[in-house]
Amino acid sequence: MRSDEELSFIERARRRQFVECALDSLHEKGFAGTSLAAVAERAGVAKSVVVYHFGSKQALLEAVVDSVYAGAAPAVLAAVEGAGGPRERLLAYVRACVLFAADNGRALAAVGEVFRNLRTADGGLRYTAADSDALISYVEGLLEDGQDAGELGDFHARTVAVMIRASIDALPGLFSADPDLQGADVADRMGDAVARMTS
Amino acid sequence: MRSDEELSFIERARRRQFVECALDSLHEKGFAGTSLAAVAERAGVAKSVVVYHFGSKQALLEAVVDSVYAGAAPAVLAAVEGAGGPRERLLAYVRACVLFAADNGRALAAVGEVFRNLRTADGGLRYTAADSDALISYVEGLLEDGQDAGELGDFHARTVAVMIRASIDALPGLFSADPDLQGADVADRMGDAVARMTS
Amino acid sequence: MRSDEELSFIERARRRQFVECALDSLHEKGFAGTSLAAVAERAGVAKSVVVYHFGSKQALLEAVVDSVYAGAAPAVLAAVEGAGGPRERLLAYVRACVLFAADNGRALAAVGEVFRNLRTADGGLRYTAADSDALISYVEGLLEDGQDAGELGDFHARTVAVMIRASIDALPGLFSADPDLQGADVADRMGDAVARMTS
Amino acid sequence: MRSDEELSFIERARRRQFVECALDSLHEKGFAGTSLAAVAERAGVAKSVVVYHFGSKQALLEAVVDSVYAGAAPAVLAAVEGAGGPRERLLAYVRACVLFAADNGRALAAVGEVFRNLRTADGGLRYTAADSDALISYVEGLLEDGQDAGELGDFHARTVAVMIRASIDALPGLFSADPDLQGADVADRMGDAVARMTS
DNA sequence: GATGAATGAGAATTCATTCAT
DNA sequence: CATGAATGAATTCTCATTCAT
Repeated sequence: MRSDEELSFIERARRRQFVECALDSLHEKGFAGTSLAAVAERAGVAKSVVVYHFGSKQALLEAVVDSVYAGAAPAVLAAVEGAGGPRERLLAYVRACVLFAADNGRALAAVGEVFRNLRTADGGLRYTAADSDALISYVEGLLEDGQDAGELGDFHARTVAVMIRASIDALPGLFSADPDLQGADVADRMGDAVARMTS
Repeated sequence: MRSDEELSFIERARRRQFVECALDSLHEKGFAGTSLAAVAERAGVAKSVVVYHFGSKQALLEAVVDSVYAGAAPAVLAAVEGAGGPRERLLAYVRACVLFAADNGRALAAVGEVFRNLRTADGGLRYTAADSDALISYVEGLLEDGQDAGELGDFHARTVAVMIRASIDALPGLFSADPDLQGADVADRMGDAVARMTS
Repeated sequence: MRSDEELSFIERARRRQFVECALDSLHEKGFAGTSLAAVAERAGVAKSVVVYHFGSKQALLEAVVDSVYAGAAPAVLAAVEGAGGPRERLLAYVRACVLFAADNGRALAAVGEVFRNLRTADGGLRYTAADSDALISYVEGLLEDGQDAGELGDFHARTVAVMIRASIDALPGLFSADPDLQGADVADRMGDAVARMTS
Repeated sequence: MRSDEELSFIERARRRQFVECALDSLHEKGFAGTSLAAVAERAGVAKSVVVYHFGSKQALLEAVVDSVYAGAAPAVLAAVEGAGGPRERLLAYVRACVLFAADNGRALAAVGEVFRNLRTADGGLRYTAADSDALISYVEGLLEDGQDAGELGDFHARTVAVMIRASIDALPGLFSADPDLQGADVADRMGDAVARMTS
């Protein structure tokens, strides 16, 4: 519907509230359990209010995805930018992803639900392989930079990129399975594993 | 409903047919697109026939999971058993998983849909963290065996096990994204990466 | 959905019943007042039963149109075929239409509602100008035959055809406004008017 | 709400604007497609503004009907008044109606939508047979005047009046089906047909 | 074994209307 | 005057399940 800048402060707050409720529902009840009625109930409003603010369920779920990515991307990119050489940039990327996942497991799990299940009216997936491909390719780029610079070993960059992204995507499950797990510890261990794999 | 041994030959064939149809539908239309009506249509029978044979939709989907695992487990276990030392066993495991995924991407994708989406009547996931935990722990065991035997390096076994399993679970998407990909090539590359990571 | 011949006797009877209920509702409550719920209530069944038998509301309403036309067309065409020359055929057509309308005002009114209001998913009218054009053109053909044969005067055939069809379409309103009106009388009077107009 | 005289100039202009938008929507999207939201969007205001000015959707649609009739009636009546004898008055009426329809097809189509579909809260039609009866009776009066004066033939006046009104009501469809059609030509042809029918 | 029929709960969405500001 | 927000009823449609035959 309307672009973000046109929205009033109040409107933005309301949307944020519903996005939050949708996020909770996605996390607890999964994609199928996240009906407009479920979201509305969490927010304590009528179903039609949610539709009023987003226009459709699809738009609400896309807003969920956008809101999480809007939070994740800057943190991760900042960490990468701040790192020294290619090798350090790769490890900074992994570390930043792990730390973000440690603090935002709920949000990432919710986004995963939407990614895997949201379909457009024509029956196709809303978020396709191309979307996750972009993430893989970014990592692949980091790896190739390191290889070109001679800092990383001779491995198949795309395969390793796939493995790294798969590992990152598995983090929400890891953290939710063991709530005592410390993000910093996991970051150390996963960083170590990535370092070994790419040396 | 009835346990497997009580079923007649015809009955088993009928169930296999419906499981196959459900599998196709899960792969093509996803979890939400796989209604009993959709499965029945693929099989050319009435919805009620499917219910008759499985008792419920949930039972049908559990049968899908079971049937795929019944095919995968022996192949993988046989490969592991046939390998020499701990390190070889680990690599044989990875290799067998990759080769199985190369040939059974459709089935694994279907099982993934069920795993991530099937929920019991109370709203909880039918397949919980405990289920995937078993797979992780198996890999963790292989890793620890290798470390105990001095064949593998000093890394955090559970973390690496999680990464290996996550990489394996990502294989269906990898193969479906690029149909030209050769299983043996991927097995080599991923085996190489695992070898590096665990040395 | 399925073509007419594949339907069982029972199924056809059920469909006829729902078509009849829809027809009543269209007549009494108009197009907007004819929801699936309204039709189902008249039939004493759940809404979903109606959907079960027709697949969609659109299909139900198309069945209403078809059923009325299936009744009207043979009667009218038979009358036309049975008449002598072109002039007699035209008058037989008008007469047959009036008599049919006298007995089937309710049905024709219902069809009119559907014709004017039913829209397809894309927002366009389901029954377009082309559909009523066919009826007009048929009358135009009768008129031209008469003119070619020298039995009818020199008038603008299409304009007169439009007027005749418009007059016929107005019949349901005429009969429902005055229930004492006799079909035969109206047929005589309208036949007389058409005869004058075309001499 | 308030009667027409109490309205300020600005208020009347606002109402005219919304009536115009409703008219466009009725013409393009039909009765069902003409929601308050649709009208408001065309006017570039919020739904509630429309309600504010008319009090209800029903009042808006009645205003549409009134506005069109306010434009049509004077033109037609003036033409009739200006004609010589009864026969000329009848033909002047037909001619004026055709010419008005040629220039105002959109408006007449819109009014037709409202006439046929607008229903009061109790489910009954807002505009009943009585409303169209008035129009028919007016024509019937013209015909009877002509018969009494010996200028017109011996036909059933009411029946012919119904046919003439039906023909006039069909004009919007005629003109919209063929945009090249000239009002004057149609007026000639329909006038000719009416003359024949009433001689 | 198999099936057509029926059901009721629940899905997303639309809409006229109300109201506080 | 104008409006954004909210509401609840109603809409079509989907679906897993039950049941009599």
